[in-house]
Amino acid sequence: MEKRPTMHKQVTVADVARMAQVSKATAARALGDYGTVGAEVKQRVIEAARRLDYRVNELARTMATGRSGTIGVIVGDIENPFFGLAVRGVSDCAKAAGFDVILSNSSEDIVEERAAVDVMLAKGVDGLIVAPAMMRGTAHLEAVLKRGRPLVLLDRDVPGLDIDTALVDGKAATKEALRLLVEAGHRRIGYVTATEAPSPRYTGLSDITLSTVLNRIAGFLEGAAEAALPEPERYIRFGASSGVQGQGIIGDLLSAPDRPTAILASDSKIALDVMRAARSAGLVVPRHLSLVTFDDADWTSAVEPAITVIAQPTYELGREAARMLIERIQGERMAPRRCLLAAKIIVRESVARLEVQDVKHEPRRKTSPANQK
Amino acid sequence: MEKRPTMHKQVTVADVARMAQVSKATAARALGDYGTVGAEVKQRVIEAARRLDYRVNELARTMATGRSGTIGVIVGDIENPFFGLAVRGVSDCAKAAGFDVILSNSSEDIVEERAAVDVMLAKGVDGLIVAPAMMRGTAHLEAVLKRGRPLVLLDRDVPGLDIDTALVDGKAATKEALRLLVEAGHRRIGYVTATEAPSPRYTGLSDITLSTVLNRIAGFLEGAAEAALPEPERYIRFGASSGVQGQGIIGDLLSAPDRPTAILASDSKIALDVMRAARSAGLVVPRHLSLVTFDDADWTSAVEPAITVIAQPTYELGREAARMLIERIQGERMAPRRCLLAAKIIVRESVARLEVQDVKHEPRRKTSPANQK
DNA sequence: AATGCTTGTGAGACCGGTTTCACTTGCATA
DNA sequence: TATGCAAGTGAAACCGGTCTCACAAGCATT
Repeated sequence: MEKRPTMHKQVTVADVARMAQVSKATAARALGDYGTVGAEVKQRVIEAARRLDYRVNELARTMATGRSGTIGVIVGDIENPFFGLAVRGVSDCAKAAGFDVILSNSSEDIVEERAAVDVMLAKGVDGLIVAPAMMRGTAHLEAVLKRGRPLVLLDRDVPGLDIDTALVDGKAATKEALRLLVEAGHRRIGYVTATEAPSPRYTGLSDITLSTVLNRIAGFLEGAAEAALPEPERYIRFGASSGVQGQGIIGDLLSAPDRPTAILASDSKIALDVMRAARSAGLVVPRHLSLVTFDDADWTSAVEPAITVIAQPTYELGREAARMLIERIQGERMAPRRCLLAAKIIVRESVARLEVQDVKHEPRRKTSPANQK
Repeated sequence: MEKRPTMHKQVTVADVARMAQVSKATAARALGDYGTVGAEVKQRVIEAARRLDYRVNELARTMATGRSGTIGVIVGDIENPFFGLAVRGVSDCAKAAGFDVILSNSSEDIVEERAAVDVMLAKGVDGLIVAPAMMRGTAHLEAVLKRGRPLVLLDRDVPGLDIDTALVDGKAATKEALRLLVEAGHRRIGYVTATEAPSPRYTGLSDITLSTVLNRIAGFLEGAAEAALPEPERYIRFGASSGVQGQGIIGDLLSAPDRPTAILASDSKIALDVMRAARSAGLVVPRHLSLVTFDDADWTSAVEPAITVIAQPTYELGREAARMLIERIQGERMAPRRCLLAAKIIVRESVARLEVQDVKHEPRRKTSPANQK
């Protein structure tokens, strides 16, 4: 009669079957809602399960059926609001279809990504959604397919990997943003990204390891050529991740004598770093420096001045990736699809016409000479 | 000889054993690094596994051992940077100890939370970290313990649930922030939170369903009493979540004739909403309105003016929760602990002395009378 | 009355690991 | 020489479900 607090054993179908006085098979049928069970017996089993507080063991079910009802998502950085929103798109779509989502961070590191893929496969996910950290060295992704699990790429393309992919048209978006700046009279326009490259400077398209960056830079250069901007690649910067190093790269760019008059930031974190650097250089946005950034982060519309952004359909991106994956999981056979979503520019207040801008502004005007190095 | 592309079957220990010409048991021992295996045999098995590209099936292993090496985390809103950072604290700590993390959103809904708990238990997590959506109706959490799985509460307390908990001292932090504002001369100070309550107005501590909010409000009222502020509860607002409704609540608060001269925002999203509302009311921060917010979000230090914040040790909060949970999983027996971390105020530029502020400022000064309703 | 079909049920194999137990062998000890 | 012990190995049980198959009962058809 006494209740031991260390009753760790869980209730199984066998227990339920015993109480309902039926076989294990019948009890499982009644609870799992498959096969055929008599109405009266079914009632008895369900009642017994309720009394015992029975819960299925999903692991055992997965073992037996081969289906886990779980999809795995691997992104570079969950804290990045871009991926946060994309993951919500995935989750909402997956949940609606009865799937659970498990999430992993690769820290934009291909080794961690490989490990994460292994773990997820070992845990028996039905399919994977990956934002690959690199365009090359993706043998581990091919291995997923070879193991018979569907895979969908999120936001980033891998040339040569012919599978479903959900992408944003970054090339068109960048060209459009560039046109906006050019039409405002800007000729020296910077492009700043956190992605690492052999050098902080532009050294050629072939040194870029991420399709997103590649497309945007291509769009940037193409747009610059059409507008006949001189040496557009001079103002491209890589590796401007948060931290001292990234801050230095941006700071140097903004303090050069022929500094750009406008910056295109590749994500909202970079935009913040640009704003910090501008501030410590004594530059006011948009009076001395125009700014456009990828991603409509929440703060961009609340600050003064509100920031003009390239709003990517991030939530939809995740949703479409999940939709495609689930179709594959459910056995649809069809040619690989690529879902290319358009970004939209939201004009706010961070871009000024060049003739209004105070380009020759002396940096650190507010600081006294004594404080200047 | 031909390679069929639909070879979905995975390689098992039995396959490896066959190739290495040993029993399944011995192969498993060699691969799993347990029991005793002869050196030469072990080599042979490992070589066979390599040649077959064998990977363990974690599910089968979990079934057999009862340990999954996975901990579950359930938070209200992954997109909230607060939880994002806390989850990273959990992940880093868990990864270092060899655990995987699976993540779920409750959308601050107790029903979804219950479902998420069930799913995670069914998936066989070794333990759970939960930021409960409510202080009451937490039978599902007790059920976790009854099933023999350790549970740690993150950021939010549940009275009567005597288990390990990682908390921030919100009461002390709120009092300190309030003192900061009082010392700057403010007497009408608002507290705005996203948490839902029966009414947007303060109706008593017993109507608050979240321990975090309860502690902060208690600190707020206590500090206000010590400073002899008149009717401090008049400026408390609940349910100021993002969206039209929340915006309305904040807008009303700021447009009242005796509006507060300073606002304490309970998270960084609310702070943005306050800034939007202030802006559309024609109030400039901090000239017309001082602002302090919980959480040192990335944008708070980059904007103009930089925002004074209450920096919570969010990452550490997650890390400590994970540390405590893993100790329990590894069998430590000890009395429930509560880890109470201190928050720290970072003074920046969003608080002005009251005598400098332009309190009698006429709202919407910039708007022409024709545009006014 | 014999046949076929449908429905309900139970026994037992199966998923892919781990773990217990029994057994063999080699070597040291008494 | 007999005994004890440790190391190495294989057979089979086990985890908790699903699913196949065999079989029985009930009913309709011929």
